[in-house]
Amino acid sequence: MARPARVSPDRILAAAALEFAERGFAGARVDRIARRARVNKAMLYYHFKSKDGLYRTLLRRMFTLAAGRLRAIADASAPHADKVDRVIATMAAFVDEHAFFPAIMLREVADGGAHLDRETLTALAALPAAVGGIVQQGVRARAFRDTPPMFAYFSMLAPVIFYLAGARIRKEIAHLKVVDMRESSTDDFIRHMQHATRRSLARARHARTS
Amino acid sequence: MARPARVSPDRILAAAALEFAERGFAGARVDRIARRARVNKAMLYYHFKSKDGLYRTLLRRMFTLAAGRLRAIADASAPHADKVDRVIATMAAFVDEHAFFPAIMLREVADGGAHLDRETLTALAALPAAVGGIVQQGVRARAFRDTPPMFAYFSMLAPVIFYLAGARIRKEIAHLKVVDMRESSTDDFIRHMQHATRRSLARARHARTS
DNA sequence: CCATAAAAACTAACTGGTTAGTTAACTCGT
DNA sequence: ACGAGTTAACTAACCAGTTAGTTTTTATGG
Repeated sequence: MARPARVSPDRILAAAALEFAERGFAGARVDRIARRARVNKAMLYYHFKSKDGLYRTLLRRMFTLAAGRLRAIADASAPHADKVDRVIATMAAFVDEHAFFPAIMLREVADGGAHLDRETLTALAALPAAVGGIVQQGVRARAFRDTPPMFAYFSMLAPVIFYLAGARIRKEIAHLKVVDMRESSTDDFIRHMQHATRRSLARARHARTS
Repeated sequence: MARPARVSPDRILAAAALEFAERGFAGARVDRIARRARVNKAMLYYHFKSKDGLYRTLLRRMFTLAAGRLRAIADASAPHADKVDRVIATMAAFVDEHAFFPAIMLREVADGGAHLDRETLTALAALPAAVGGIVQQGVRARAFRDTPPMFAYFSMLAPVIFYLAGARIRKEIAHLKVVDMRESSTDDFIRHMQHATRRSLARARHARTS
């Protein structure tokens, strides 16, 4: 017979992810996380030490998982431009699995990592590190024009995160009918970003003397 | 004679901008805003009705001001590609004047406009509307390749907002020395975004049959 | 296999500090 | 004397974290 599975910390983390993504750290309510996870609040403090502890555990997992996938792309052997395509597609797929990711990312950037300890910050840093590495490979191989890796990181992933996090507010705005916010498919947007990034990194067709 | 309007609501708004940008709506403390503005808290409730009222007033102003500048670019006569350059430069300049803008923008996207009323949401919608209009002009004039205006909006401005809002967290990460987060100048990043956006919108040099 | 004790998992109710918002009284220019 | 502007003190609700106690699981020795 199936064990009543006691209280799974994973269920708490899943509930916390939704709450933190929807409301941010300050707006999140521990009671609400506990209720969502159908767990006594004290259990939450039993498994994680505090609201901060829970938050950091969640983020560390999330960042580590995402960075792992990006590093796999970096280590693979494929044309440089294809790797960049994959970075974008991989982030989109990651968000598809973890819908709460972009909102948390946006909030964390907005408050400058205020709730993160050293370890979690290091896990976060692995994201730009992996993407930057891929760009640098391409630059060194002369497949890409000389581009600061961090610039490429921001210009290729910020729109993806922003666009995906913005689904709710775009719907609100579209609802007002004051702007044409016609929703194209997310897939189309991802393809747009892949093309834009390729064109941005591609070496000029006709070499120019600077 | 102009009343010296003893407590200036503007001073409250300025203090609120900092507080909301740093902590978000839920994390912001009314008492702290009052203290920062060197104003009795009750005055804040006298001029604005509530924390929400203050927040919405601030955002409405901000969005309206920014959208006005973008619309001025749309209405000017200049080559389409130059207008796009100006959009990016103008947003960077706007953030330079209103350092709190990007953080608030990120947070507002993250919580799907939860605290915004119809009017404020409309003011926000004017931003993508103005930028989208500029892109559409260029597409119609065959100066740009056919691109959904909202896609162009996100790919040109999300990195700017993200990069500028992220100054604090980048500094934190750089401090860890686990990634090379070497800070190039903001101006360089803006130029990078201008070039990237131009290349992304430019029509292919050699026409292709699709 | 059982008895038992310790450890882990769990709960309901509580606590104390915090926070948005209120109020009643005061100032001062017209 | 009136009303817009201002203040210190107050309040009711909220919320992270605690506690005291119960039940379930696991380890141990006979």
